[in-house]
Amino acid sequence: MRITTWTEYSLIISIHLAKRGRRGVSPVAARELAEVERLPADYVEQILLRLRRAGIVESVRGAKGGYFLAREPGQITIRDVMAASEHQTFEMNCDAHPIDADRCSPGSACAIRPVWQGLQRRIDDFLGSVTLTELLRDEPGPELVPLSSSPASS
Amino acid sequence: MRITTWTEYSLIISIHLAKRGRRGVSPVAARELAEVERLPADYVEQILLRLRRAGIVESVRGAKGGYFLAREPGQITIRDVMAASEHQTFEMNCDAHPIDADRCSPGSACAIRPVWQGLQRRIDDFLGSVTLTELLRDEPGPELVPLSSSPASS
DNA sequence: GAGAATTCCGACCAGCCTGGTCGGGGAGCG
DNA sequence: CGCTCCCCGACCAGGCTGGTCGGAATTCTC
Repeated sequence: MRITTWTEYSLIISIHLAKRGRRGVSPVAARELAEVERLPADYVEQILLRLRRAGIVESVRGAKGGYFLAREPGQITIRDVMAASEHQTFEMNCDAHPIDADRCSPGSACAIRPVWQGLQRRIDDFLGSVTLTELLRDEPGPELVPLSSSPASS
Repeated sequence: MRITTWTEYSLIISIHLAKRGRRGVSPVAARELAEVERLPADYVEQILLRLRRAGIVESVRGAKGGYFLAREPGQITIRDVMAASEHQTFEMNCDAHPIDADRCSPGSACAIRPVWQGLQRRIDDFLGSVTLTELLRDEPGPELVPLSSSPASS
């Protein structure tokens, strides 16, 4: 059981966007975001697409366009981000990959299903309890991640 | 994030073995187990191999050989079974699939890592709290799963 | 209006993992 | 000694992950 890069990158992108403000500020272009975070540009674009479709991010088209967070960081949970990038948080294989019709049908007495249901609840509860605001605290401030022009010794 | 058949089958197999006694009773052959549970025989054999190496199951070689549970059902948790069949319960991608050296190295300030660590703990705690005994309760009794000789109308 | 910047979106692709299968070796019972 | 059954590594097809590509649509700037 593991987390894919879809979710991992989605979080990085969301945090990045959260560090900029929202709405008022000029939106961030996908390419620029990818460059700063050192992630594959085309891939970032795909991910932003999913985030937008899930309503986590909003976009401005055309030149000078880009993306910004659709809601307050405190209103976006890890669960939201993960559900947007992957299709769900925890996939119940009873539904998605049933091994046997009469074993996995909702009516049959399967001793294992309650375990996965319980696990799913724990996972969703936990991921749903952490918002982007919490993550922002542990991030190095924006001054440590120079955008483009900094008086470095280059 | 999902559970693979390795774990799912491992659980089915473990429950099956738990329903028979241990030690005293004659061991169950892999082929027979597979037939009763309607699982691919060769695959079941592979899984039993992993379970044995993890010390969850013991084997008797030669004719009339087979497998039985190595410990009391109450001493075997879902976490044990899952760790045996997959290599772990929840794979921390910071370690297994780091996306970036200075982002994911244990020293660097990564805001995301604590989330995965927290998630891992929840998962392990929960899976470690459920034993085979709990699962046995919800199973149909052995009389509903005839072994080989039943007065059927065949 | 031309051109540039940028989002939108589906199609494509290589490599890895999952879910098995196969074939042959021992080991022990009868 | 022959049959049953565990042991074990190798193999393999299909699907998913992690990206890439190419082009259309939209908007800003000049």
